[in-house]
Amino acid sequence: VPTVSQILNNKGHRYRDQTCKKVMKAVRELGYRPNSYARAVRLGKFNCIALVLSTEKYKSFLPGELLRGVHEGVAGADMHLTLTMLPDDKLTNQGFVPKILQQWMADGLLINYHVHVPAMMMELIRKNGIPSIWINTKFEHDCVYPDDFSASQKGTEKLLQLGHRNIAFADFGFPFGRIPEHYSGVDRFEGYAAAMRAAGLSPMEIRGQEYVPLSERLAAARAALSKPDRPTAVVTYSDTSALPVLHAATSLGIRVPQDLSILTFGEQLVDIGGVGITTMLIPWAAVGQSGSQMLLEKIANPAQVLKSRALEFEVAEGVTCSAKTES
Amino acid sequence: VPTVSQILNNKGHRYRDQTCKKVMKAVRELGYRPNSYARAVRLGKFNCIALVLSTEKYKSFLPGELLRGVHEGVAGADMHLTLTMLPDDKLTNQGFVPKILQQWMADGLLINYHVHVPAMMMELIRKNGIPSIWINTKFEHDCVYPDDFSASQKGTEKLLQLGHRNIAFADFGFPFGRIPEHYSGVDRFEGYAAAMRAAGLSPMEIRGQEYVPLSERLAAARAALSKPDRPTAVVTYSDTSALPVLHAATSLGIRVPQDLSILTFGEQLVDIGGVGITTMLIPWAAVGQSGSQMLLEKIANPAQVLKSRALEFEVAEGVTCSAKTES
DNA sequence: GTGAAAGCGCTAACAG
DNA sequence: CTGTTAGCGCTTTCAC
Repeated sequence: VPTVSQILNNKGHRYRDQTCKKVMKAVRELGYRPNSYARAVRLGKFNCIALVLSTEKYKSFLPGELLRGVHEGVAGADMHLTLTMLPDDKLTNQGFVPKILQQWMADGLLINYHVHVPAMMMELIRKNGIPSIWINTKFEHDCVYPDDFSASQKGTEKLLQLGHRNIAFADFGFPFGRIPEHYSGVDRFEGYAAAMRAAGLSPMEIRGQEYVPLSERLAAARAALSKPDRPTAVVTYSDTSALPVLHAATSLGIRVPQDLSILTFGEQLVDIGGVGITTMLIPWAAVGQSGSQMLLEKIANPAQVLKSRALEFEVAEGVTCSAKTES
Repeated sequence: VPTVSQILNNKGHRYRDQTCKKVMKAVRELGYRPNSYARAVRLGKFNCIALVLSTEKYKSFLPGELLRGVHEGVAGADMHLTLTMLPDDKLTNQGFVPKILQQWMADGLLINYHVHVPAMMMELIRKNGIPSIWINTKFEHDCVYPDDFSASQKGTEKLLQLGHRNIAFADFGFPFGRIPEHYSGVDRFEGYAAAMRAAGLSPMEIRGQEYVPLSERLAAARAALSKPDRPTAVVTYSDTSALPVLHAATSLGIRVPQDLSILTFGEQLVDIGGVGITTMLIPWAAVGQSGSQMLLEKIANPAQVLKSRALEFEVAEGVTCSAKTES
């Protein structure tokens, strides 16, 4: 028995070639597969990291690229990935402890919550002591997230360099005066605002008084673009704000990009009707990889506190940004 | 030690209340957590099902709802979910066996491949003998998928009932004469075609001679709608075909839905610019739940072969379908 | 080079 | 009611 173990784990240098071959043949014929759980028990670690999400539809977000990045990092270290969804509502109940924390089944947690995490959950995890990294949230430590602030700032600077002065920020998803739950809602605006102020200009927001439903965004965008001092460029929070702006412009006879430049954020360049909107690409794959990498470091040395990482965006050049033309 | 085991597993009826409390207190104070892997080894099963995807971007598709459905089914049976992505390219190499099959670490496989699976993979899995269910592919047995044929047929019938006779099917993603890799490309057309033929009409396809890139679809749709015998209703393969049709109509002065009805397929109702497109909703959550349910049955009784299940779509009513108006 | 023996953390069976 | 004993499948150590 131990001979087989040694050989299958590539520590078979010490055995005769003949023995190795005999073992391999038997393995094939019997269809033998080592039980990885028994191995884990013996070795004292699971070789498993758990990706934690919320069951709530809009609280956790798992784009394909993020998953791919995570899996790459995890598989690269010869570990496997477990995926678990926690019911947020139950989490607030005193006394409720999710299975993943109540049992011992992973070496570390990769927590992907984009809106604010129940305080109790953070407390549970802290008390539990299991190595954890947060993804797509903004904390001081042990956290990876896309650098929305910097991306927005740089994007706005580019528009400024193209000669635009009258640049607006549009986000129909969050009304005036309410603080967005996800940090990106804050940072994409603040990055834009910082660039504007640095250029001696004041930020200008296109929002609703309340959340604007998708079906009313076209009208809202038309209203904003019908004003006499309409912007010559718009930075939008996402495609669900960018597309209404684009369609509003088209329907008002405002040409894109000649009369109006549009810049947005998203996972990929959105191209509907032949107009690809220039997009700051959220670096999901990098977040996934960095996250798992950090977690592995933390598992190797659980005591250390890791500095959070903010990851750069790349730009997908569409056809919606150009230099300001003289009016 | 065994006392603790019994009590924690709710078989503690046989113990004194006092003992139970003492155990619980100690558990809390010491932060004791049972090792689920050791338990699994002892019990001879992993209590784990593995969700298998491809690493290839366009070969596996994991919408949030599907994941949620799978997780629900799995967690409901008190099992956990492991997620693994296989590199298709390596899979064709003779001799390559992925970790998930080479090791023993899950009770069953839920395989989510939407384009055709490498033959070698099917062979490997069959030889391996691990209980498996296929998701989002169309096989005779051990398989769950959305019933695209029936959905398309019923949708087309509804348009016929609304008085439309000149109904086209649009799919810019697949050109004439090429067989779509995913069955839905075939079935959505064939369901439409069956309904048309049953009404004594002949199917009419809007496609390109080659794959039509997103940026050229608007032009292609305009061309199709500019013909004298243009359709009064269009069934489209997906939103990436529906939106160009919608925009083409708008730009040509064809009113939707008065002059043109549009029906499409997708995960959710797409609403851009205030026009929600009537959409046949792919039942992802149900596929996930059914899939895990079937897999659990199969794990309980590995010998049986399960009949495949095709799941019904629901309709999200938008504003793009209405009765044919007299011209 | 090889295989017997010990032990990872757990649960089931059984004796006290 | 409780605790001792055995054994799940594996790896490591250590005689032979």
